[in-house]
Amino acid sequence: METVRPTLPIKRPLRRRSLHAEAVETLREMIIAGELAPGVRLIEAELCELFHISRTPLREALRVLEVEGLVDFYPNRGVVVSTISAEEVVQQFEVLANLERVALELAMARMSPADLARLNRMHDRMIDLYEAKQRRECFQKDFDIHNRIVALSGNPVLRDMHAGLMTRSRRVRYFALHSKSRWSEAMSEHQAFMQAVNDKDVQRASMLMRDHVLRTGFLVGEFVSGRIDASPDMLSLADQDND
Amino acid sequence: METVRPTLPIKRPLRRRSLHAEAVETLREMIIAGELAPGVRLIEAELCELFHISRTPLREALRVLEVEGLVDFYPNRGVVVSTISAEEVVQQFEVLANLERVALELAMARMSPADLARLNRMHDRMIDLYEAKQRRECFQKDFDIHNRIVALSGNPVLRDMHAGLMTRSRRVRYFALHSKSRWSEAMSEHQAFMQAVNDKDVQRASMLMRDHVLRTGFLVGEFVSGRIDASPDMLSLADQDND
DNA sequence: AATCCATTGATTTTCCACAATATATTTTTC
DNA sequence: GAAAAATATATTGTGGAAAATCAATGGATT
Repeated sequence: METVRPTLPIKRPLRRRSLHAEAVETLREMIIAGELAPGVRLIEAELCELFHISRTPLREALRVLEVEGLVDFYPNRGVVVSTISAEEVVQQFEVLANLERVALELAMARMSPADLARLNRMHDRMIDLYEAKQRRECFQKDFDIHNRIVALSGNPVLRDMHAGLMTRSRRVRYFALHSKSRWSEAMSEHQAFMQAVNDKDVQRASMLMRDHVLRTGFLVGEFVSGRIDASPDMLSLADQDND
Repeated sequence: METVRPTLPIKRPLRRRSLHAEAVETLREMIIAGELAPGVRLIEAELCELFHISRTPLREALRVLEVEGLVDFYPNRGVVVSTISAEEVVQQFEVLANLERVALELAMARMSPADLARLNRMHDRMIDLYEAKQRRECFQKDFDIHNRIVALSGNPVLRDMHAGLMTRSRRVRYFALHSKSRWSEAMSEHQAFMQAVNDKDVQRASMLMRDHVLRTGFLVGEFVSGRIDASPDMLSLADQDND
């Protein structure tokens, strides 16, 4: 008989997700990447044209992004990509810093020795990348380590909350704190809290983590408010070779 | 030479809100109050009929509630009021507890003597209500105190995040922890951290706050998971006179 | 009896066209 | 030149219709 046995009714729909979900994802990426800059008006008809969808799913998508804080609705006047004030950046990072502090506390109480070993490997790899001046990869590894620690907290609610805040702040994050001096400083801070983690000093590790993120937030805030402009030692992720 | 004019000036907020915003608010209240119980299917046509609005704004409202975690979409099958597992309740309260812990730390660093005096008055008032056995008013004051502390943190991002989590957990909150013994225990915990606040002992106060909320969460979780059923000393807010 | 399969029915999801409303811009009028 | 009116642009809301999807049904087959 036939060898084809549809024992697993895997659904393979032509359209993986709903149109609105795709629109949300695409728009979110465009906003985070800066392709849609803060303040840019999003005109319904244009976006419908762009995505080849009608107004109903587009409108749902925009409402989702509104709740996520990426766009603002001005009643009867339209929707624009939300702008972030320096004040709000600092507030976001203050929360972010404390979420990661708590995440590290929980992670240290809950993670297995294998988890810790893996975290150390990630850290060592990041330091290697730093010393090899692989900026982009090092930046990505830094990002991964923070997310990993949040995941190790074992609390999905905390993880989602952290991810949401990261999404909102990632836009401005790229612009700032890429000076050579800050980069080196950040590496030292990572070294410090990883030392405390391995020493099982929860108090110290969580405080170092909080202050590390707070300092990042302070600098991003300064940058956004214009008190820091492109200094001579400012780095760019864009002008680097990719390999 | 055109003058620089704000392209999107702030308009009077007194204007009638959009239909979708009203639907969001009404549905949210209905869900939190338990009028729409977890698991209940929300049928588009029925809700359109109920609110006398068309599908477009209703759909936007449901998407907002989805992001807020109050309803779940089942693709092509409909939307239901989200259910909360005991596990998720515990996770929510773990985050809630730590948010309030951080809020108290920040509040103690930032609030004025007048703020502290007012907080003490709120606390004293709550104790009075407890001793007068005014359960509902005491419960409300407890709620107010927690929110007040979060507001005193001076961080709107933290406040919004806390408010969002409270919305999601308020549904189950009403069901649980109304035993007389827990009520008395909670009052003691409030006494304890307020003492630490007045002693300017940030470390102790924030820990007591965290543990207070954690304990509440633990009990709510036990209740939701069915390990606690209506015990003899269980109180009800419903069977109390309103005045 | 159990499994498969096509049909059916209900509901969601999407598209579309139109009306109503509000705001921005331009033109007219004084 | 300034105020008022007219026009244009875009949002907001409505509701009918089509397409898509899944659950349920019931008959046919094994």
